[in-house]
Amino acid sequence: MTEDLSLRDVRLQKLERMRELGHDPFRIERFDRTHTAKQMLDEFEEGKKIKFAGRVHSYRLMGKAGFAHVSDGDDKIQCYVRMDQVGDTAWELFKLLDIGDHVGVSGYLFVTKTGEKSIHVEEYVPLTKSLQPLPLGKEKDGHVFYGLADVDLRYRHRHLDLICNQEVRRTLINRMKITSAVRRFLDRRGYLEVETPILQLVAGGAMATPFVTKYKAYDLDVKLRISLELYLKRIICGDIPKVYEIGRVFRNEGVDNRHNPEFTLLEFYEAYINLEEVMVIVEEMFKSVALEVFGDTKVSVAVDPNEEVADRSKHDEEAKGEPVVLDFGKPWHRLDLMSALEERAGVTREELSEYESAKKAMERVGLPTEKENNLGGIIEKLLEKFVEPTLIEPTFLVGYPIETSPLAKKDPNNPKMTRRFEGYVRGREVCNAFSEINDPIDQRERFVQQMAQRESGNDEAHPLDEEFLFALEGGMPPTGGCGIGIDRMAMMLTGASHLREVLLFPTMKPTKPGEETATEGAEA
RNA sequence: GGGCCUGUAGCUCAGUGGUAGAGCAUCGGCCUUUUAAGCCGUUGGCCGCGGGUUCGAGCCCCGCCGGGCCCA
Repeated sequence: MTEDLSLRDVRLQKLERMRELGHDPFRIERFDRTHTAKQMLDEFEEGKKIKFAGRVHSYRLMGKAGFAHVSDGDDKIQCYVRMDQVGDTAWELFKLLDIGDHVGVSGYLFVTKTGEKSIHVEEYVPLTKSLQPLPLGKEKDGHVFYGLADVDLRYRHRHLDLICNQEVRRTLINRMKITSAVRRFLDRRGYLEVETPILQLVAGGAMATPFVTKYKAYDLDVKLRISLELYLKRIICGDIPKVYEIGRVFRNEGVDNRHNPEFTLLEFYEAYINLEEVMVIVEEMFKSVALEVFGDTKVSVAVDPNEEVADRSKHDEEAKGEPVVLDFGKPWHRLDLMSALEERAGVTREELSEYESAKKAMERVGLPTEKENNLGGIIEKLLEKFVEPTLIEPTFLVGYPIETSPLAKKDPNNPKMTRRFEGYVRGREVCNAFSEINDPIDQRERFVQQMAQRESGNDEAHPLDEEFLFALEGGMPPTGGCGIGIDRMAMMLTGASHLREVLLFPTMKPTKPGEETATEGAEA
């Protein structure tokens, strides 16, 4: 932005002046710190000698002395600098300070007249000159001038968001800790973390539209993976009985408050366990992660009344718009999908046993039916509309229709249904698990049915993967598997209401065609 | 794709048809314990872009481009 140039130019001039004074901040490589800001404040000891470094958040110059608040990211502490203490050169350098610069100080702790724990600076060293103004929030007469409120700018320039907004910083740090706690949970249980190809000839394991790119060397179209499933099961076929992967998957679809085109998926597979055991693992994982990251299994979240649709008002009238406490220390609710539909969508089990009657029922409850060409699709729509929004507390919904579950074992009691569950929290899907098909004949039939759907125009139908079938034919043990959206999980555990709040760099529309990020003030 | 809201100084925002504003930030002064300090002065705008209505548009109308929320 051209408007920035003058501000930036001023700072460049200050940098030049610093160099004239014999101090080029960019030549410094290291600075020894003895304490963090938090340590100094918590374990305050008058007169204690310390060394500290951080970013300047505020700056008040008063003739021959001055104050600055310096933050190490987690906390900040006030520094008091006097000309007669630090010497003429350092004082000149201090006068060239801007908010946003990094500085190092040594000195001793003291309490100011007004009672603030501070550092009395004896040596002052500029460590970095910030050339861009920092939109730090400011408070004046009770009015808060929030530094960085523009949502778009916050996501595009996340580093500014991390510097200026403590809440954002906490949420994102917690999200990273959640990922790492998930790893520890699975590692502790003897799972092996693996890595599988991101570029795939057949993007399977889910029903979604992939991104397409090219292998130059083979002159081949390849797709970015939409799930981790098929490769992980091939590893199970290779007799590694407990595996997981945490990685990015890519779906070429819409962007909204619960979808990002690329997101972090965890999938774990374990041989010889059934669906019920997978549920317990999910419960224990959420509990363990919540305890490890937050020291508590309870999360208080505001349930947005706008999220409520249809029947939610009937079920949780009293909870509408009120904060809800989710307890991941308790077992999740278990709910049969068909029963839930009968109860909450106003349709009967019998109606949902055939395509034609299901379509009529769907019309009756007021949903458009033009695009529905199979029973499973109708069931999923009803579920989405009438059941999902009511699942606020952690709930497993069990038993999904066969048409939309091409990788899950058939339910021995009902050939139209599968051994599959999804976990929901705050009306959002957080996990999806199957008793995995290990019958290669059944699996091939399912793929063939999916190909038929693809023929009839469903681009998201599951593709047929011969290599995967070949692996199944080698013999896969009975296996339970589960996929968990780590970003969604982080939303649930941090109480965030938008997926973007738990992604460091959410996908954004470029500001100009062909431009990925704005590089303001840069001279190319 | 539809509805509602939104785009004004570096940041946060006011400004409902009549000379573009405030706070903070910037810059220049004064100030050796301040509380995002204070005082004096200063700088800074294609009011998102393009058309239209009008004597006159930041404001009204149309289109486009961003962004947000909701719905599909």
